[in-house]
Amino acid sequence: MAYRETEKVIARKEDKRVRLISAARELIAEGGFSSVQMSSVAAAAGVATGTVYRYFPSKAELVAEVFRVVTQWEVDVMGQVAATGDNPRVRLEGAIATFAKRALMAPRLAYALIFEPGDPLVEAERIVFRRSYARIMSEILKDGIAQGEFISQPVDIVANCIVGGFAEALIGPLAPDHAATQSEREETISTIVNFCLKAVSK
Amino acid sequence: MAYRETEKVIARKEDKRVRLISAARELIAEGGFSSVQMSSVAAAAGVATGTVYRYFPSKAELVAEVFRVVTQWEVDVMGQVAATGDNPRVRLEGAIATFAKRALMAPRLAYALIFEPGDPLVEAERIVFRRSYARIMSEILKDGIAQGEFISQPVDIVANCIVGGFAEALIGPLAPDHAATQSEREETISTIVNFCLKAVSK
DNA sequence: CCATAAAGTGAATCTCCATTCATTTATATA
DNA sequence: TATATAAATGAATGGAGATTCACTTTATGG
Repeated sequence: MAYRETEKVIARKEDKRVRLISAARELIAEGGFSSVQMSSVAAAAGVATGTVYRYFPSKAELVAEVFRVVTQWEVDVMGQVAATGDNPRVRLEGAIATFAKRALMAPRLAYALIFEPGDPLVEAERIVFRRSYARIMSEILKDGIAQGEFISQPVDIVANCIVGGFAEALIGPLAPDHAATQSEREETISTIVNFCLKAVSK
Repeated sequence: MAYRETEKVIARKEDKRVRLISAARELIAEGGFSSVQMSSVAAAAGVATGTVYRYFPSKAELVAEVFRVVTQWEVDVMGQVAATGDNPRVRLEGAIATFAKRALMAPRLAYALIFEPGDPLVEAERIVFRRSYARIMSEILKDGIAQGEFISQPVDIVANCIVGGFAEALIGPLAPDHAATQSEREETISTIVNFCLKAVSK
């Protein structure tokens, strides 16, 4: 036997895989899905174009994997925050504030994940992602209704209204440039929170 | 002089132009911007591919023109409804119901116009379109605040929340299939209306 | 019917990328 | 060091689709 995969090689491959995903994520964060070109991803990761295909069978799979990795992380973070504390109002506020803080770090990326159509593999992941967000919101709403804090409404529909509302107000085409001032950002976030709380409260 | 453009020719050209725009709109309504191919547009309009270029200098201009025509019409309709009546609650409800009725006729088209990224010409039109919607909402909100019906809030931000919320709930990726049942559709619309009214009311 | 000008045509061209693959380089064991 | 195997390379290939243009058809007025 003259060759076997060693730890070192496995680690280096894993590292390269991560680099490729990061490079692709960075490109999406700059210009959405259409900015992802296999040659650009390769260049950004410091490898040759062909190498990308040793890690991902196609561009569609690469983009879907980026989508999966990024959204799973976001859902985990949001889930943690939304499960913290007993008061559903506080939890709702926390969820929105968390989304805001994170989405505004990379608004174009957030927009792509939430709204930008992509190939079928991406669309399938999007459904998973969106359902996760909707689930988190619905849980808060259900608890709030059970505790008598929130008015009884169809939680699935209301969850969509809330997610759509804050996403639009934060990263939609008319959203103010949040790179600008801290105070403007805070006004936006608190207005959104108040809007949502008022809409669901008893 | 052996040739001059006659009424007949002008009319036929205008008709062809309209056909091309309709064909392109139809394609967007089926699969979004990426479904627009110059050869498909030509085929759908019953002309040769080259003919499209006698009416529009490029695909980008054609799509932008479709965007302009469709959204101007939608904004006009919405503006009419939103200006009808004195009671801001009724006007808000009317605006949302109108959007719902129209968007659900062609959900994929509505999604493209509102959310789907496109080339720079389209993005420029989108800003115009979205500002028009936001303006209509803001007017209702301002009147409501002035009349003491609505709570005082930053109307621009709230307008975005409302537009994002109802768009998401009606045509977002998790929106129920409204081709299904009339009653489900009505439940969705009334839930959204209640949500928005509650959020803005005093 | 003829001459002129525009409208219409669609195959050929051009561009952009995803994907492939013959070749080179690196790693592991004997 | 020599051999075996895998990883990496990047130029070449292939396909999709936007755009062009030499040619054909249609309309107009004399």
